[in-house]
Amino acid sequence: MSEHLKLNNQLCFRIYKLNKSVTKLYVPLLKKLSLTYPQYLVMLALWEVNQPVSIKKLCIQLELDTGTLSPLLKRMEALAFIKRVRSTKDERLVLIELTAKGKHLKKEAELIPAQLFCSTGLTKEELVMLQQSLDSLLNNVKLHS
Amino acid sequence: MSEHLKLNNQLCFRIYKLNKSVTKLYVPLLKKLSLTYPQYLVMLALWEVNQPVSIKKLCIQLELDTGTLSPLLKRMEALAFIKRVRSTKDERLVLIELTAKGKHLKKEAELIPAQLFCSTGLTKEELVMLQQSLDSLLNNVKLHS
DNA sequence: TAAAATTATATTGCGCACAATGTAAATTAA
DNA sequence: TTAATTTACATTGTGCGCAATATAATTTTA
Repeated sequence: MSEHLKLNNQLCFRIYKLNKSVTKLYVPLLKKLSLTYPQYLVMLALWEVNQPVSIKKLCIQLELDTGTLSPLLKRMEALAFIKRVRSTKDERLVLIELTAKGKHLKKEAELIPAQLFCSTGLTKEELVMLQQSLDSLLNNVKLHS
Repeated sequence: MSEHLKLNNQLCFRIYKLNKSVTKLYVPLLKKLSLTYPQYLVMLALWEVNQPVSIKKLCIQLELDTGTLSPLLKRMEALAFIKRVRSTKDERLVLIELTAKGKHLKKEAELIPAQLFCSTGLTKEELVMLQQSLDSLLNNVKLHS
């Protein structure tokens, strides 16, 4: 059998497994915050901008489409982490803003990145280099899609 | 705002985006074979062993659980790529085997890896090094989970 | 300004992905 | 050998992730 189709030679399979494994590291930590992993990504985006953002902008930043984010944000609103407010300037826009509860959650989340970094077993230099490799690969992949 | 919680500093977010982007490269290629991406992984596993395999072994190799694989394999059987056969030696086991249609599909799939490699923009040496980096990271992550 | 095109969001449908639960067969222990 | 445990698989329920479609608001064009 040629090497090309062997499962363990596929870069995609490594990335696929790595993504699942890394996500699983987050689950027990995020459970304490009552967040799922994609919801955590939304919270990171919101904490960072610190002002209302349209769903459209979140879609772009998170590289998710409205079919994913729209129901996800509804669940997050039901959990009272965010509010969904129709923009008055442009009635097409729904602006997402943090509630007080959502803002307070940031304190607890600040413990997470260090724990994750530890689990990678990487040095800071190795982490930076890997980030660059992945960025470069991501750019190439997007060029071809 | 501290750097630690910024979305674009998260290794996990890069891996998350990369996984989605790489998967999307496969979709148009796999559509010609009437396969989804996880179904393609199953086919890779089956082509490689070239004999009936239990669902349990597929679960281990693909790092998926029965809740994912069981319905996925049913869909693949409905597409006539595989057959599900109850083992006579151990009646708990369901063995998955390729149909003639499933075996023939390998020919068409052999064109895929080279196309994907091209889309990565990597040299063979870079690919090997990245695979090693990801394997190492995956091992570390698994140690901590 | 009225019609056409675009934009932002929501919804539907399908396929993962996984935790939790159920069940039948096989193994182990008593 | 019967009872308890383990193993393999299936099912249920929930949450993504995305293609396809629908709708209302805005912008562009004629």
